[in-house]
Order: sequence, then structure tokens, then C-alpha cells
Amino acid sequence: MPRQRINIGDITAEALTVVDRNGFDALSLSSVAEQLEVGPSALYTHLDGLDGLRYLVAVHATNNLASQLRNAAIGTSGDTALNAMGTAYRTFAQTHPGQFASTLLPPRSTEDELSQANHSLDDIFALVYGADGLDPAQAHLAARSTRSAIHGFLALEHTSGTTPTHDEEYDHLLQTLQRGIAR
Amino acid sequence: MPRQRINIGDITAEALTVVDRNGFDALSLSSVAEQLEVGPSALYTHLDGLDGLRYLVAVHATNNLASQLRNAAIGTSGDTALNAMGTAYRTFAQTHPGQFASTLLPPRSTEDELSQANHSLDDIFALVYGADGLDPAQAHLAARSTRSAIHGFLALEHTSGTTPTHDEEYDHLLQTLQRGIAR
DNA sequence: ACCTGAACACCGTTCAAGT
DNA sequence: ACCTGAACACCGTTCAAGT
Repeated sequence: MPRQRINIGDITAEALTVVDRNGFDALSLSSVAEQLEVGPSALYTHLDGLDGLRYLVAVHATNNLASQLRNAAIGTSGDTALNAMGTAYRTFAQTHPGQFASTLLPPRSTEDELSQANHSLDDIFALVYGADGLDPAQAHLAARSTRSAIHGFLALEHTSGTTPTHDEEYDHLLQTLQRGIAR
Repeated sequence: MPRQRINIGDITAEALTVVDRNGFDALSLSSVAEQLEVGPSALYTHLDGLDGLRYLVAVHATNNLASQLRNAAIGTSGDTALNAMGTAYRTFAQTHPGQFASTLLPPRSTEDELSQANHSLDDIFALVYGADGLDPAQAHLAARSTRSAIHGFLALEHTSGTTPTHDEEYDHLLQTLQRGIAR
């Protein structure tokens, strides 16, 4: 019997593929193991069961999203930056709905890898607001409001089915934020 | 063998109990059937499998939330109404996290019971903005932005664990919306 | 150290059989 | 019409056994 040798990188890549194709709820040890040509129990050598697999996906998805936002914000500032980040956030949610959904998974401790990934996401928004003149405390508040609002809109848009485009609604949200943030 | 007779009302009540106690992901045909003292297959007479059970919970949860928002808005208007609704929304999410999570379930058609429940939720916000002087189109946009932002904040707060209270962040979000909504 | 394969518990779903 | 109970497929998890 030729034994297949796998590592955590293979598992992660395959898990993201499954999630991108069939959604976060379709992620299972069986599906990933089958693609890697090993038995489901082989995965326990590398991670802590199904919860560990979900955690792995959530960390990578959050970091992927953060990268997209950083790329979008490069060379811009102020409202231009926020609009670019809003567009990038939405593009990520639409092209990787499974990864987007995984983003809401609860961290295990207050300072684990997933918490850090979430903090780095908030930090991107806070940096933009900070460069815009807001002091650190205000920038943090503005960042949290912005991320919350954008995430909420995209989550509702995703479940609301792919009904007509909600471009006008999304523009309204982003403009509301830009007008409403104290500065 | 004394046969247990059940109806859709019993199932709904028991499903909501399970969801309130152990979360939306813990909802299963088995757990509900066990509490009703019937076999899991007996439920298929009344609904369409696990998806049907989830759908049932989502409809009732959304309508429950809508009732809370309506109650909160009674006798108020403008920013006072929005603050009251924001508080009621948050209270619902914290006291019934399972029902809150079920709220994001995708409808089956564009005009089924769940879509209607979601529309009635948006309508509550739209009515407040309408009474505030916004024309129907603007009130609709404002309602969607508001619901999205509030939902997103509460969803992130819920996953972010029950870390310290985020009261200040929530206030910031509501104030940002009130300043940012065009009127 | 890492994977196999059997074993177990659990769940959703279908369907013939009973009342 | 409505529930039972057997049957099936599928999944997560554990663990002894092999390499």
C-alpha cells in the first residue's frame, strides 16, 4: 500500500478549494481527505478535527481579505481609499463567498492567530482614518464602525440571494459612513 | 404503543427552544424529535427535512425581531427612535443569539414567507425615516444602510466573543449613521 | 512520526408497515 | 392522515495496528 504523505499546507490549500467551490458549510474532513487521497483519520495527525479545519480556513480567509484591502488602499487616502477598500471587500465576498462566511468564526482565545488576523483587518481601516487626521481612539472607533457596516451589508446581500444588483444601496452605505464619521 | 400526535406549532416551539439553548448550528431533527417524544422520521409529515426546520426557525426569528423593533419604536421618532431600535436589536442578538444567527438564512424564492419577514424588518426602519421627512426612495436606502450596519456590528460582536462590553463602539456606529444619513 | 482500517456513535432521509 | 421502525448512506472521532 503506497502511503500518501500530506502536510498542513496541502490540507489548507484543499480546504480553501472546497470552501470556494461549495461554501463554508460544505467543508468536511471527508471531502478534504478524499481529494488528498488519504483516510479522514489521517488528518488528525495535522490538526484538531473538524473545528481545527474550520479554524485553519478562517485564519487564511481573513488574511486573504486583509491583503486585498491593503492592495486596494495603496496609493490612496481619505474617501478615495475607503471607496476602494469597500469595492475590494465586496469583490472578495462575491468571488469567495465561502471564505467570506468563514470570517465570522469565533476565535478560540483572545490573542490567537484568528484574533490577530481580525485585528489586522481593523488596523487597515484605522490606518486610513489615522492618516486622515483622526487620533488613535477615534480612528479605532471609526474603523470598527466601517468594518461592521460593510460586513453587515455584504452578509445580507449574500443571503438575500443574487437578486438585482445592489450597487445603489452599497454606494449609499459607503457615503453614509464617510459623511457620518466624526472628523 | 401510544402514538404521540404532534403539529407544526409544537415543532416550531421546540425548535426555538433548542436554538435558544444551544445555537442555530445545534438545531437538528433528532434533538427536536427527541423532545417531542417521536422518531425523527415523524417530522417529515409536517415539514421538508432539516432545511425546512431551519427555514421555520428563520421565519419566526425574523418576525420576533421585527416585533421587538416595532415595540421599541412606539411613541418615538427620529434619532430617539433609531437609538431605541438599535438597543432592541442588540438586546435581541444577545438574549437570542441562535435566533439572531438564523436571520441570515437565504430565502427560497423572492417572495416567500422569509423574504416577506425580511422586508417587514426593513420597512420598520423605512417608516421611521419616512416620518422623518425622507421620500420613499431615500427612506428605503437609509433603512437598508441602517439595518446592514447594525446587523454587521452585532454579528462581529457575537463572534468576537463576549470580550469587554463594546458599548462605546456601538454608540459610535449609531451616531455615525444618524449623522451620515442624508436628510 | 504518520497513515490505514476497523469500530463506534450520531445524523438525515426514505419507505414499507401499522393505526 | 400520521407515526413507527428498519434500513441505508454519510460523517466525525478514536484507537490499535502497521510502516
